Amino acid sequence: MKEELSQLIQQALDTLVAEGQLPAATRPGITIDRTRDPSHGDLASNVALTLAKTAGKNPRELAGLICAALPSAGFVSKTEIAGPGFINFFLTSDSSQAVIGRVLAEGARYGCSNTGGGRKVQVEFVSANPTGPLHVGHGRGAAVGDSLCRLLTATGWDVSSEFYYNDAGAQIDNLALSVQARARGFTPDDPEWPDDGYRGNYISDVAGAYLAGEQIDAKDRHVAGAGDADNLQAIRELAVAYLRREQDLDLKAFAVHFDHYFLESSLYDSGAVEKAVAQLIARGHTYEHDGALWLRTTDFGDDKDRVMRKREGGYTYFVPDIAYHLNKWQRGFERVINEQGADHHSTITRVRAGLQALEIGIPEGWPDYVLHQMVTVIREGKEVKLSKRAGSYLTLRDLIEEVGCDATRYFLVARAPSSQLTFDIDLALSQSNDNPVYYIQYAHARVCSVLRKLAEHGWDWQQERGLAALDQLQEEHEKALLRRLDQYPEVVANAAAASEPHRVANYLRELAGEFHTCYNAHKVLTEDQALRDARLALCAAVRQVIANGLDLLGVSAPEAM
RNA sequence: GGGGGUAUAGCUCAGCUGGAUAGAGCAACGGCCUUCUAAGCCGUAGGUCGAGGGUUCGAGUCCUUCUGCCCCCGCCA
Repeated sequence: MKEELSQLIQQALDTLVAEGQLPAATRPGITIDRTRDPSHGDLASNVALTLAKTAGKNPRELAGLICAALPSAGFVSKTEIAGPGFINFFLTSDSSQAVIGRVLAEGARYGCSNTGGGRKVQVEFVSANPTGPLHVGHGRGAAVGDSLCRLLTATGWDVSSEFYYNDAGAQIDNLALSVQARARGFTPDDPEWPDDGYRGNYISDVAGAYLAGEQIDAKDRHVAGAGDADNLQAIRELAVAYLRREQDLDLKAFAVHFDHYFLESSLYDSGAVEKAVAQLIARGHTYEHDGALWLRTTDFGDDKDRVMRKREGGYTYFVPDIAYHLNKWQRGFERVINEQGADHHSTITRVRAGLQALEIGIPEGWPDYVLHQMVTVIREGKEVKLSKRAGSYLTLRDLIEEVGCDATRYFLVARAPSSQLTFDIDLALSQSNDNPVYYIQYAHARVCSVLRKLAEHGWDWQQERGLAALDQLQEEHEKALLRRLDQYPEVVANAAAASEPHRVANYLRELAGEFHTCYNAHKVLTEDQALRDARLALCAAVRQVIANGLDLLGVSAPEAM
């Protein structure tokens, strides 16, 4: 509709140019916006304002000329010039009400589009080290990343979700040493405790399982505890399997699914790391200094060069990262989005620099990143410091068990990723009934309830009859809902384009609020059949859009509460 | 010192990529259940959009300077 309107305006401008009322060179980008205030109509254009200067006319006069030259359109009932020179368009009732037919016809597909055109995109998120259970920060990454996948799927992308599994490197050695120390009966406060060892209580659980010879079955590995506290390699294998299993359970409880798990160790096994290093050397972007091998990342926008191979021989973490992203590129992902915590921000420049230095035609800004800011957890008014090493720990699973999966996901996805998030446990616990997610779910359940109640009155509802009676919807509350429903596809498209799932959450809150208002003001199950049929159609459409939106957030839409 | 993020109601946060009178939820106060679920609705109160400058018809939104807070700047990941 915006498209058609903007074409009509363009025709009007052409007419004015032909008549000599406007200079010929004016070719503005015509923008049509939704109005915020219903008294301003449904759609508005600022074209007269943007054009006034070059036209040498005052905006209101110009708006009048444009309106006069505007071809008539079936879906516009009235145009008005308002404020400093806006042209407001009022839609006919028919065209406003038509959204209900679209929602009911498209069902779960309403709001979907095909901007992705079936192109491949990979979304990598969570990618937590297997050195402890997932915490709230990982939860935010999981909620945002998973919702992003759903948004991209809804906008026509061929999405592949991936978890990079960091099962090699120094932090795994540290994990093994920590478990070994526990197996030997030491505690973090003993002098024998390894420097920077992981102090959390879960390390004891791992050690206990190892000593007891427990069988650990994770998704991709099955290991039995060897029981020998001197066998560091066996400890390492059990510990990784144990924590992998824990993370599997965390993600399952959070209803987050990954298409692929990618093992860092596979990059070493396959020789991909060595190959990438050789390529970087061959391209002449490296040098030896102080016994280490350096990558000249300053050639690609970094503020200093970075060590690739340490003096003692091992690679720094960003080298396998480069090999990993090279692998993504080779798998054909022309678009990759990495969702990570903002504390990993500094890796972006390095990874991109490394990929440029390979000189194989990877675009400069590849891959994309979505960074979420830190999550602060508050309990009893005080900040809970989260530190794996210190052992002060609030796991994601604790939170899910206490607050519920739906509420936890909603809280973590309902804010802009770029905004710091305060998760108040007491609020989430003690006032769980006031969680905004229930407000939205309740709107969905209410519609379901009305439809159940219908039968008790001995009435029925048929979609065709409802659609035929839509002209009954004349209340302002109903019109507001129609406008809101019509907006949904744009919200989805914009949320996907901006990688900001929270926009869907905000929208749903608005929609649910307007529904509750309308529901309280106007009885759905009235004796007047035509009115009843029309309102039921509206309710059914609201229910559908809430269900669609909640699904994008990974939150359930219950039929009763 | 350098880079990134951020600053909007007492608190937690929105603000649709520059539009018309800045919004919601908690918290406070006052109303609405013999009627489709009160996990709801209606009303009152609450603001120098951190500060200064700039861009233009128009700025919470864009550019700049400053200030506060968060995160990075490792031969840790």
